[in-house]
Amino acid sequence: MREDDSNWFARWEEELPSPDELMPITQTLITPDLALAFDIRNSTNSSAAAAAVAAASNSLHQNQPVPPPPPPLPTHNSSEFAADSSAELGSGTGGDEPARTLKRPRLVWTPQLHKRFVDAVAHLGIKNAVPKTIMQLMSVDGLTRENVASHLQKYRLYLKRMQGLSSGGGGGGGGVGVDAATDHLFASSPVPAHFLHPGRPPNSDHFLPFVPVSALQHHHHQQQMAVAAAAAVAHPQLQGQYHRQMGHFGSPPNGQFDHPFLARPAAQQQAVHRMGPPVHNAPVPGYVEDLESANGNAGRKVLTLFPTGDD
DNA sequence: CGGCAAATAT
DNA sequence: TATATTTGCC
Repeated sequence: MREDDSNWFARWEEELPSPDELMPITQTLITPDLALAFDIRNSTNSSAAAAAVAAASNSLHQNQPVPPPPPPLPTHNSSEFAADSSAELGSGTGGDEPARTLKRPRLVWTPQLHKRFVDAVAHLGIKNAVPKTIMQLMSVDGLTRENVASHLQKYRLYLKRMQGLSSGGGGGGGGVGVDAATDHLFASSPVPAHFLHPGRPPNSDHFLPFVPVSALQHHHHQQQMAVAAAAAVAHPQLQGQYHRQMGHFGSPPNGQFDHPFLARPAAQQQAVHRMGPPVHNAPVPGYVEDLESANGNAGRKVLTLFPTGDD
């Protein structure tokens, strides 16, 4: 019995399709042209773009020019981030400026993404943890205030829920016992202690492991995806992981996560900013998270997130 | 802009 | 169906 159990898993891994197997498939399904135009989002394909982006950004390194680290806690940060350097791509097929009236696909909050979110909130502090600030701090391309806002809402509920349970005590002791379906996503990311009680700051307002990275990769719009798609093709191994992020992440109570992919929708807008004053070309460094062992994470290396974006 | 409730998609 | 995410309103 035990042998079977142990073997089934081992076999499972071996039974997995080899990169070569998947590669052709991707090529067949996602052609360069398609990748360029890729706004394809029927249901489970948007992940392709996401994974692709992740893969592409995967090439980021750990630079540390000690740039503008974590913002102290300004009354209102007017730090407008804009990584807009290269303007158009002007690649052959011209006339591509989507993202204008297109609707974005559902944003998939992956553990990594959420981690970033939590980190941002932690750095900002509950008081400054407002959607806009968080969004800016996250510097995630494609992320909108609405996305953060809605997620923040849920996040708060999750925290509140946790507080209620923590008081009751029930069973077992350890601190981790709340695993509601919704909690799973949140549970994947460590929650700063002081988050639960705003009236008791430990000592520092922030202690985030934020790792500012040089803006080494600032793709833009569809070009971004093109690169991403290419990366995806180059890394078929990832394909096996991103092909299903619609429902939820399959992670055991204390297993490990493996879905460092963010759903990257089409570009948003780069020409006109609503209230954004002349954004300076500040190569705002994106923040990458390091390998962190969340509760339950054991020796599982997480992929780094990626780039920053502009607004 | 920020928060909350409802609607919708998966 | 339930959950996640989006959208609208205040």
